[in-house]
Amino acid sequence: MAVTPASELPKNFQPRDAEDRWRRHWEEHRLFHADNTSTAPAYSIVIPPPNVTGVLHLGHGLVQTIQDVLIRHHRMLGENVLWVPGTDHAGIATQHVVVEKLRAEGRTRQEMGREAFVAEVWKWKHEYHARITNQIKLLGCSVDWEREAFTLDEPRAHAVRVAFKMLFDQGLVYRGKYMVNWDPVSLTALADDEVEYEDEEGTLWHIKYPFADGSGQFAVVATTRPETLLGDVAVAVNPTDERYAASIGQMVELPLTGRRIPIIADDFVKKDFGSGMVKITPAHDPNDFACGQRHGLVLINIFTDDARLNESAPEDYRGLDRYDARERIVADLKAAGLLERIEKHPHRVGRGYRSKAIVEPRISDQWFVKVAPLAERAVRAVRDGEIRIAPKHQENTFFAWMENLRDWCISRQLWWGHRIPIWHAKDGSGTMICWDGDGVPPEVAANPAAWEQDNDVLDTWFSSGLWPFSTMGWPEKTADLRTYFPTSVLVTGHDILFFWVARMMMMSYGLTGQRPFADVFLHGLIFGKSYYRRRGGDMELVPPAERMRLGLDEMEQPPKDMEVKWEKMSKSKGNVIDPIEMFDLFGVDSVRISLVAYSGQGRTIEIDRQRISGYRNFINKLWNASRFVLAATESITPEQFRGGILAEGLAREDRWILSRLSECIDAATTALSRYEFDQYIAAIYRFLWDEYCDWYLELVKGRVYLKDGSCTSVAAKVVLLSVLEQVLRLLHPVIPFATEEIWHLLRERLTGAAAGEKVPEAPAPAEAGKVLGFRDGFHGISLCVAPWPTDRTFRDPAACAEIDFLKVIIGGIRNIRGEMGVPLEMKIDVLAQHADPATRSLLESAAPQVQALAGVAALTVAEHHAPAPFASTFVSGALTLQVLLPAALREQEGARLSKELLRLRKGWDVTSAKLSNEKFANSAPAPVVEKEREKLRAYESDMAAIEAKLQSLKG
RNA sequence: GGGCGGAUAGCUCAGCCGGUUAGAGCACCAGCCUUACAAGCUGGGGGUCACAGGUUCAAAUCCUGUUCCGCCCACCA
Repeated sequence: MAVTPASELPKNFQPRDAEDRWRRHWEEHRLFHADNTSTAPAYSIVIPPPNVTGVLHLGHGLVQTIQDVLIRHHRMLGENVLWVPGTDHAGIATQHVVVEKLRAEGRTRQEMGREAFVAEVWKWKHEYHARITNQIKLLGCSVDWEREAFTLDEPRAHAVRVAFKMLFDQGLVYRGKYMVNWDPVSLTALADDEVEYEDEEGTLWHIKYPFADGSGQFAVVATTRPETLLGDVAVAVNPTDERYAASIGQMVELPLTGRRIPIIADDFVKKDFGSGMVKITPAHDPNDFACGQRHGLVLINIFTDDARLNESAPEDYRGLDRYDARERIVADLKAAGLLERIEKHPHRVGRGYRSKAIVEPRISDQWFVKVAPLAERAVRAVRDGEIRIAPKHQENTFFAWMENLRDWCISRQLWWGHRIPIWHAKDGSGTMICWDGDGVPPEVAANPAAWEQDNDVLDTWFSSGLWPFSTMGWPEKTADLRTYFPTSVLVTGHDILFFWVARMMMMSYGLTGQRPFADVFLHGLIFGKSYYRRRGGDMELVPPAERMRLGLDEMEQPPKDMEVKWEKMSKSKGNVIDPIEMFDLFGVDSVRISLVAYSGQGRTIEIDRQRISGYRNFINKLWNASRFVLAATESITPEQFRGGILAEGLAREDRWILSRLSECIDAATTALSRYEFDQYIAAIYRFLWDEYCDWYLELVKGRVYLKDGSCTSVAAKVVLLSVLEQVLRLLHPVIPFATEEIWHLLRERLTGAAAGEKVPEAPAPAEAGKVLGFRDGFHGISLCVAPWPTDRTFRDPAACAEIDFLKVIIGGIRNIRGEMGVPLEMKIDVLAQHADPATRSLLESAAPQVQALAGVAALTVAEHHAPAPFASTFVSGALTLQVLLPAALREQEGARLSKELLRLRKGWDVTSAKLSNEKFANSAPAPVVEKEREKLRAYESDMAAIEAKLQSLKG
């Protein structure tokens, strides 16, 4: 590729073309492939595997970009970096999608049979797998695709079986009867955290159970689920409840069933709720189950799998759906005069997170992991700092949760997943074989008819719990496992701290004895803008279609009758931002940097397209600064540049920008090491835009335009290039495409090498002392593998002070221009006076820059100037500027000075009040007091000067 | 009910191991197509840092309480 002349580069950065080109370049050169024989310090991350049939959303964009920033940063630090990609089979979610698809085709999984259904899901998986992985590639993630894993592929299946058997043999996996959240639509048990609760307006029925002694008295119980009374086995009261002390041990008639049940005493009953009497249905309520266990009560399951009444119910009700049964039962109770009253009762209803069906608490045989011993180890790891959680406050949430865990139900009545590696003897003896090998255990092979494999599959989180080491080849002792495990950091949303992060910790300690990762970084959740219209007192969501029709997303402010609310993104709210669409509009880099810049720790991330376009502008700024630098430095030879920055020829602005660059490198590096991504971006953003572009480029233009090849001109160009090249390296982790594009333009220019070609490392500084640090990174074939800038300590306070002074002067003149409305084409003369000769010579030497930046015709510097006939005055300490202006502006100048005086007086008041407080002078540290005195003096002299000017204006 | 977090400019946020006239981006106003950039440049307006107390010479920053908002966990039969 020939070197493109800077004049031919487009005025705006074109992301699309650059993205494709560099993605290919990285792939061709296998830059993201990890070498497990490397001796460099290892740095590894496993990706939180997205659902294999999922579609990329901004949440993925965020979590993947954060990881990519870390990975790219550490790769540039020269570490042995591995980022493992992969996808999750996502049991319920995926099965649900395929079931729905089949339903649309008029088919059901039951009629297909297990094998055919699972084959169908695999087909589906293959089809959609490419979609999500391509989207991760689009994002520019520097993962090692040669190590891609899937939670249900053969190596992971092997790991799952081995893990299950290890836990089984240790007695940490067991089978038991347990109250589970039964989803009657998905026909599976759900883990507690797969149930979503919502407040709903329910009904509380107060039902009378007649005492069996024929006294005509009733025990009144209240329930939100009257149909469950068919499974009641007792009525409970609190043992300290005096009202019912005499009833304990008596029997009551259970309506509609002809059964008699006892009244028992149990602490869990609240005396002040309802009548203080509770019906006990151990098979259909968690509390009742626990109570039943305590009292040795029987379990009566009254439901079928799809929540119809079963044969345990009286004949009249059998086969009825639970809600039809409810109506019938309520009606029958009413008819029997056993319904005392009905009241409205707000309560929380649990629904399956996929099917949205109301879950039915139910007793069934399930597999469990005994978590107590595993949790204890994980908690200790966090307490001892063996695993660090950022942000820190999440640790408390973690502890609170870990310390009251129930055993983890790991069986799911699904077909899509890791089938439980247990074979049951069909003889009813309860004999089980746990087998972690391929195929079937030998006993089963010998006599297949006598055995039956457990029908259930494992909870998805069981296999993802092994992810940090199953991806490395565990249980085999692979080179990857030795080199990259434990991993360095786990990045994920705080919403799955418990689902996933805690389980990885437990599994890792339980199975490998090691921590799964050293750090956990939990990012916030992404919120989008929803629009609501005020309707009377209510707020009504503006539906997505209307939102689009009105073009609300393009508006700066919502229409008057609407309000914006930031909410978790969801399709139905219409507040979803599609990352792919954003890629098209603004480029991948803009999306990446926006997400990372807003990912302040531990909160929601509220994002809309205006933010993204703001960062697109930033990238464009970088692009245009680069165009300028390329054009301005065409005369620079590779030798001149690669020799490093010579102290000779450096001007004060060069030393200043290098000093500021060094501080920026330090700030960016520190921020990254602390996961403070917003700080990382802010530091570079500020530096590039506010210092490099706004000041440095402008300050050196004069020297750059010198065509004489002088030492000062060369120095300016070398510094321009060097600073830009290092900024590109600093920004590369977050905007890899744009920086790679520009970096190669520079590299070709300055080394003559094409993108894939290697070049020698920049020569080491020949004359120490005459050459500053800041060597270039062009010896790599890609910015991905260029070294991270290391010059963090170069400081030049004198140059910084001088530039700050020039900024004050230029700012002062510009302020006058702006306030007085002097147009830029009108060049003005300025008289500067300063008592200090050194400052005067600084001013004289900087005169061309002041003239250029402030639109000044002549800058005359003297120890003292006589007052001009008319001038606008700027005062700062020993400096006075008179900006010569037409006398017509006299009145305006008066107003301007009065405003300035007011501002100064406000400052003076505050400072003088502080100083006149004796206690302040006595107690505050001397430097603080001295600083205040200094401030006061400055106010006073500035005020005096301005007052004098005001007087002379009047006179 | 328990826990965690938040309240700073119109919006989104930074500052918070106490000490500048409280900052940024976007939005707003005025003027500029100044040969890197109008996706830009220059200037400007805008905040009693939720409220009430307290500690301190000094509080956006530390402590207590109140109000409101968000999230997580448990759960009311």
